[in-house]
This record gives sequence, structure tokens and C-alpha cells, in this order.
Amino acid sequence: MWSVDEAIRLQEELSKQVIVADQFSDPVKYIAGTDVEYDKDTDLIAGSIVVLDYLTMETMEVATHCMEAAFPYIPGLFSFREMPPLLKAFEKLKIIPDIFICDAQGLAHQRRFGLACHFGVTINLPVIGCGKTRLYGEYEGLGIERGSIAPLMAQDNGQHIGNAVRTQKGINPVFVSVGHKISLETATGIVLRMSTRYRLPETTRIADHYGRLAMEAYKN
DNA sequence: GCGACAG
DNA sequence: ATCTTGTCGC
Repeated sequence: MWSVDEAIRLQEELSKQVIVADQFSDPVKYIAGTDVEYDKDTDLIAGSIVVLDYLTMETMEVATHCMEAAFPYIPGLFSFREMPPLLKAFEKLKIIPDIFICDAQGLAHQRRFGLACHFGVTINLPVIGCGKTRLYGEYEGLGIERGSIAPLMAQDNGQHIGNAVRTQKGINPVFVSVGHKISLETATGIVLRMSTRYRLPETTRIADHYGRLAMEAYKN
């Protein structure tokens, strides 16, 4: 595997490849969600990818993969832990989605290379980062209404690296940032559109559900 | 040295 | 991530 130093060098190198402009087919047909489940008493992790019809939000395909975690959880090196099962699940997909939404950060990362960037650059497809909690960057003045947005600013150079987004009135925001081949504005709009009734986008919720099932099935 | 720290 | 039911508040 990678040493911590090697992993950081790789991030610094690959981060140069991130594309922050919209590069996907105009009428978006399929949107995917990714998530990774953990087992509480083993090292097993399950990667899960679900493909939804962008307009109807109907589930079109599910792909999962269970394996042993090969890298520890280190804030900032998260992708080295969760990428392996996600790539395995990706290889099983028959439908190639137009856009992915990862349950983690993209550019809103200390080296501007969170899991959403690493995954996106690796598969060379559009990816949005949508984390449940903040990793890097500061924000203030986020409104209470659904649809409120506050810029996430990097503390090291003041760069606008993401958005804190209120997907439901009075509920904690999610943190949206560019993964690859999409703009922050487009990414933010898509996350809001996919978060119709809950805090998290449907893509993430459904991926989480199937990941849980896959873990159970694998253990039995 | 102390606090922060995606899942 | 995970341990975990009812409960406080709008």
C-alpha cells in the first residue's frame, strides 16, 4: 500500500488534474450516488453505487463490493481508505452515469483533493463532493431557509473551495464542493435538486441503504 | 503544546 | 463509521 508521505505526494500531483468546469452531456440522464459502509466488529467495508434516472429519481442500477479495508482512517487521506471498494463497485456498473455524487469532500480539502476529486480524476467522469460535516474551509452567515448558501473559504489562501448548503429549513447544512468536471454552481444546484425531502440527496441515501444490505449479505 | 479532524 | 430510544422542541 501507500505510506502517508506517498499518499500526500500523490494527492499533490493528481490535484493538478481536477477540472472545475461543466463537462457532461447536456440533458443529464443518469445520476449516481456513492457511499461506503463499515462493519462495527471487523475490517470489512462495502462500497455502494446506485444509478438513478435524473428526472424521475427511479433506481436504475445498483453495484456493490465488499472487501477488507487496507488503509486507516486519516483525516485528509480519506480516499485511500474508501476508493478501493468504490472502484470495484464502479467496475460492475453497466450504466455509465453522467454525474456522481460522493458522500465526502472534493476541493474542500487541505490539499484540494478530497475523495470526490480522487474518484473523479481516476474514473475521468463528473463527480460532486457532498459531505455531511466540514473538513476544511470556513463559512459564516448561512441563512436558515432551504436553499440558503454560504461560501466555504480556505483558511490558507482565501480561495472559494465549496459551499455550505441548507437543503432543508432549520437543518444542518451539507458541504458541497467540486470533485471533477463540474462547476461549484452546477454542483450546488444538483445537490439541492436531489435533496427534495431530507437533508442528504436521495443518491446518498439510497447508496447507503444498498451498501448496508450488501454488508449484511456478505457476512452471511 | 493545544485543538481540529470527510467516513 | 459505530454504539442507540425516547424525547425535547417547533
